[in-house]
Amino acid sequence: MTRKTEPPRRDADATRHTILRAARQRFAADGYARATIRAIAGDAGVDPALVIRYFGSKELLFAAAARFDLRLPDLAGLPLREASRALVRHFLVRWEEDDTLMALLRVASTNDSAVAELLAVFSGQVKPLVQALSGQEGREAAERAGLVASQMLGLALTRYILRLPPLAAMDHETLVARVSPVIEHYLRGGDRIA
Amino acid sequence: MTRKTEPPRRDADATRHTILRAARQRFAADGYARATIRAIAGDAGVDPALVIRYFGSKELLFAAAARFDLRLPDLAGLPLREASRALVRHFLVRWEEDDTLMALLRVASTNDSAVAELLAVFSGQVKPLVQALSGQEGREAAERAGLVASQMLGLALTRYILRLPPLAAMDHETLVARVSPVIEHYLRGGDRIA
DNA sequence: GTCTATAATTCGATAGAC
DNA sequence: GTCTATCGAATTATAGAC
Repeated sequence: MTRKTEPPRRDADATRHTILRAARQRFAADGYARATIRAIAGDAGVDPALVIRYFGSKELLFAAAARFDLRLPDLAGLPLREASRALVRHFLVRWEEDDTLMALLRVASTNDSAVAELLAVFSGQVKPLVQALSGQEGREAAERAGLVASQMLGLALTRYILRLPPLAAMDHETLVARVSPVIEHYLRGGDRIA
Repeated sequence: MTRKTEPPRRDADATRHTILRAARQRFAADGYARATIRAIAGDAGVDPALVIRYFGSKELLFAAAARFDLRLPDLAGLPLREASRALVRHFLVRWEEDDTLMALLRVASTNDSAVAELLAVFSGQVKPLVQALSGQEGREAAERAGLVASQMLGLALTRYILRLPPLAAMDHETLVARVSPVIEHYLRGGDRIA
């Protein structure tokens, strides 16, 4: 029935996904201001006006492109040492296979919606895992989760954005070996490293 | 002798410093793109054209405003535990008393000259201190210094830029107690925390 | 559903008067 | 040494044809 005369009917949903994909790449590579709608549309092979028509504004486009799921595995049963190693390794892999985290961290310096999404990932994904692993709740669990986030995001910042030479050159296993004891320390709590 | 007829002679050097001060604040608060020359000039109480005349371009203005000295104290003689505590405390104080680090970290996401300045601070100030404290040289010292930087910058990122609630709420002494064992761990090297 | 054309801002930078 | 006026470029966003 719904078959009137629709002239150039290409798949609208596929176009949306192509735009979102290009947007993530551009935001990740250039930050918010320098990632122009023109450039994003060019990468996606569509007209710039289409981008506005689909997403309303540049701000809304970013919000749509920067939704993120850490996809944390269930580590509830593991000893803290193994869980910490898995956590660092998972974070490195997840970062490198998906542009979204890079886009979020880059744009967070200038755009409040990126900050809000990062805070949501922290509260909804990182904090619950830390609660489960540490057996703590409330302020204590929140502080431990915050410290874990400070080290993981600091690692991403220095390795992938600043490209600090020694960190950019280290391989995954070396990083896991060096950093995971720190994560374990934060999960255990207290002031000493045991 | 040099006393021709100079009409509105206010102090040019003071004007330069006023502009630099306003620039640091704006870059720190808004990032590079949103910190417009017009806004900086407005804060400094001067004409926008003067800013260009004095510094040549926005890019050169940023370079001039974002020069940074960590002013690290000499910790060479201290035991690692005390040196680590002093390091974390000094970093927190230095961050909060000077807008320059905030400007550098914010702008680093989009501007290569900010990254270059941060890398220079790392190579010229952090790495030498880590060498002296750890007694290491070459790649080993560089990696340890890089890991120290990852935790310190991650702390700044999550506390001052993202304002992650638990981290933003913690006071200096609590942060020193929680984080300094990590710095000590990185300074000592190895994979375990002793 | 897609594209052309353009409106409406905003900003960096310049020229020149005072 | 400082300010007025403005240029030229780039951008987001809209209106409307096809």
